[in-house]
Amino acid sequence: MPRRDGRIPGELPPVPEGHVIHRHARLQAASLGGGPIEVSSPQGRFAAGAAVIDGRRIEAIDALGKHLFYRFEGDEALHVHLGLFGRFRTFKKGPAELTANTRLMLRGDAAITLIGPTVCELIGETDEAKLRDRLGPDPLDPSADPTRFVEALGRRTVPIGAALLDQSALAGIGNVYRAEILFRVRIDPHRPARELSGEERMAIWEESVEQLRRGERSGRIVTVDLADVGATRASDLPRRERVYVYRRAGRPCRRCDATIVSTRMAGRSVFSCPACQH
DNA sequence: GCTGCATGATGAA
DNA sequence: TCATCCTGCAGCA
Repeated sequence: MPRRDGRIPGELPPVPEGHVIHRHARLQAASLGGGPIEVSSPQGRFAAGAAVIDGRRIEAIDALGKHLFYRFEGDEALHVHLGLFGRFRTFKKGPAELTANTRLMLRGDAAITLIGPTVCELIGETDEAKLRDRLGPDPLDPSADPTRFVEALGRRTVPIGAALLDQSALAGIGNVYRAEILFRVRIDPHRPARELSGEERMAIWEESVEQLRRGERSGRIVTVDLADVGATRASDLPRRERVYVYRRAGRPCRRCDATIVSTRMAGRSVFSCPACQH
């Protein structure tokens, strides 16, 4: 039976990589509506900021990489970054469920609560500009310039797997997509970034665009070609079956049967198929 | 009830 | 490379 937050027991929560952030921007704008927004911080940690924007309208909600910017009238912007644990919940009707950890509540047509974010702050124009400057192109931004990404990789000696998690090279990719994208383009995560050919770098960009768009539409990370796994709908697959390599170490590759390996890169696990990716 | 781990990112050493 | 912050879950006693 689904739990009160709508998740299925045993399933991991939605991963806050870039696709989820863009999806939040789109869906929250629709569910909050265009009226005045009640803003509060039940937990108290954002009380001062909430008081500033309480009662104002939201003009737009923008996402860039894993960052969200709520543009309130009067030139105030609320900046949220979910980090590893942050979660939003939306309550379409009835009162929002508040806990001792609810950092932020926004109430318009619907109520939205935020728990556990790394960042929840008001941000000024200058600081926002600085932040945007240090982010690389976002595959979900239609105006993004892929040559910035291609050129950035040419300057990096670190493994391509590490470079993909560097938000100043490419904004919005997290640990799941890094493993999956590199598998799909058949590139070993351990290869130095600058040794990749221009075609290989561009292939990574294009694969990122395709996979993040797919994730933004569905709200879940599904990177397998359904034909590869004998499914007709992604929703038929348990979460771990929706990907090729992420957290599948020790299991057979779904394309070639070699054993998926896991290695540590900058303190985090990377998964790859030693046969498909080289 | 505790411990460790996870999708992230920063700042110190 | 490590400690740190934020939360919730699985696994174990």
